[in-house]
Amino acid sequence: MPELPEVETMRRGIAGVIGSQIRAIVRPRSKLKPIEISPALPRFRRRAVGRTILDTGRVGKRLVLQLDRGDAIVIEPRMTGLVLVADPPNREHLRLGFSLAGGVPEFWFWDRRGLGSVRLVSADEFTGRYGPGQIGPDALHISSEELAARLGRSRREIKVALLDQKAVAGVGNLYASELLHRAGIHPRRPCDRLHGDEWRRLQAAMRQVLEEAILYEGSTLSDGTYRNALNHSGSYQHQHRVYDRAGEACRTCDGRIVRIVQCQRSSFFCPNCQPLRRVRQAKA
DNA sequence: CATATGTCCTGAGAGC
DNA sequence: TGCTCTCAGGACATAT
Repeated sequence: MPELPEVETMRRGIAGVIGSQIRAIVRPRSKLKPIEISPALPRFRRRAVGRTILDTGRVGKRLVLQLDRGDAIVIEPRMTGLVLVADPPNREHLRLGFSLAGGVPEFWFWDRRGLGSVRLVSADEFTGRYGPGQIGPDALHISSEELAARLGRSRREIKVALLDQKAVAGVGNLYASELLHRAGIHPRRPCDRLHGDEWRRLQAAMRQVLEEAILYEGSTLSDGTYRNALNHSGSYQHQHRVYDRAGEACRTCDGRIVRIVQCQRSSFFCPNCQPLRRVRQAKA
């Protein structure tokens, strides 16, 4: 489930490739269904080999390798994709290898479930697919005013709306629960019933939780899938307040964490820290 | 237009 | 032990 902190950790983990020229693109033979590579591999190779990686970036949950001449390679890990410079968890799920000139180690896209994708796009295609019209502002940098402007008239429940990448980019199922707990907001609160102080709390909690999770190099859940570029586990899972903790004690109060389902996805919250009705602060 | 639902994929774990 | 079933949740296509 790589979300913003995990993809940002991947990006930092492959910073060493900046300035290198791509020498070859390798797809290991496999009996698994191949991941989506676009354009198809022969054309992908012709356009990528010999090109220089000028920079790395991130658009929400996607990793970007900026090439010369305006092209970019966009890696979308989705559920179980990883970018690795070290030995992978196994070899069966290696999907695409990038070998580099100049003695720089190769790096790999590894994906157990194979829902991820790798695309090479022109500058125009990049804007069309990943520009402001398609993907909302980054969750780390959005202001509370913009967050409120983009979601405040929606009738959706706030937990569901936070997953909408057109509204705000980078928040996924895990961090949505965590940041709502930090903000003290119930996941079922309709967006259009949230008040100004709550949007401010939400934005602050979002930035704090995501920044902390980056410092801890993301969350590796019990299935162990997520690893950083060196194939090491993240450690933010030890800081989780609610995610995957149903029935356990809240670490902030005496309450018990509850699991509910919203849009076929699990949400976790503390009914005590996150009341369904807004609690008005008493005036001083 | 906004919102809701179904689909893709693999492997882990439960139940028998 | 080995089978079947359910579940996990990214983004997107399609339906309402």
